[in-house]
Amino acid sequence: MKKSCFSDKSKINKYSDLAKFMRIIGDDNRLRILCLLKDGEKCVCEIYPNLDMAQNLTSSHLKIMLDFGLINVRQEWKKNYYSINKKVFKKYSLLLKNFFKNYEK
Amino acid sequence: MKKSCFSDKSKINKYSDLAKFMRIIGDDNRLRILCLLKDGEKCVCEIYPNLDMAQNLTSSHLKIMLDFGLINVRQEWKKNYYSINKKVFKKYSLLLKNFFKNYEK
DNA sequence: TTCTATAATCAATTTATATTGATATGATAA
DNA sequence: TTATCATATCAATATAAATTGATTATAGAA
Repeated sequence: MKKSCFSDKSKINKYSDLAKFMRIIGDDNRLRILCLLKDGEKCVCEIYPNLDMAQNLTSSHLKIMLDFGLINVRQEWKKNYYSINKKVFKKYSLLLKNFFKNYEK
Repeated sequence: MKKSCFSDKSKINKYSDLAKFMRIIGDDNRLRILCLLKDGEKCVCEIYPNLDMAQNLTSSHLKIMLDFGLINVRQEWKKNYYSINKKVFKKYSLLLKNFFKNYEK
C-alpha cells in the first residue's frame, strides 16, 4: 500500500504548505488583485478603485498575500507599490504542476 | 488600463470558479485524500484508517469534493468506492496552468 | 429477526476568515 | 500649523468551514 501521501513527514509538510497557498489564492478578491499585478507593479490607490473594493479591505488582502510572501512592496513617497514575487509564484506553480501532472492530457 | 481581470463578466466567473476549486483542494485532509485516490479507486473503509481520520470526517470531506464534481462514487455491496474525476481534474489543471503560465521558468 | 459492517447525515461546537467602520500614521503641500 | 492624501491597523461583526458526537440507513450474515 502506497504510504507517501500521509506517513512521510516531509510530504505532509509539503501538502500542508501547498494547501495553505491554495487557501491564500482561493479567494475571488485576491485572485483579481493578482491578476492586476501580473500586469505590473501597482499602488493601492490604483488597485482598489479598479476592483471596486474598499481601501482597507484591499490593504488587508494585500497584507495576507504579503505575509505569505506571494507579493512584494516598495514604498515611494506616500505610495506603496505592490508586485508579484516571481520566485514564490514559480515555486507553487511547479508544485501544482507536479500535483496535476498526470491529468493534463 | 487593462480591465480584463474584473470588468469582463465571463472572466470574473472564471476566476470565482477557480477560486472555489482552490478552496476545495486547499485543505490538508482533502489533499491527502486526493493523493490516495490518485493511486486508484478506494472505499471509505480504506481511506480513513490510513489517514488517521474519523470515518464521518472522511465522509464529509468526500462529500464536499463529490458535490464539486472533483471525484466520483461507485457503490458495490455495502461499500462506496471513490475515484478521481479525471475530466474535472484536467479542466482545473489547465486553468491553473494558464494562470501561472508566465511564472514557470 | 437480530447483529454487524459500512457509510451518511444531523446538530452542536469550534475555529478561521472576510468585511466594515472608525481611527491612526506619516508624508507632503498650503 | 493645518489640511489632505495614501495607507495601515484595530475592534467589531458577519460569514463560512472544520470537527466532533450521536444517530440513522442499509445490506448482508448469523
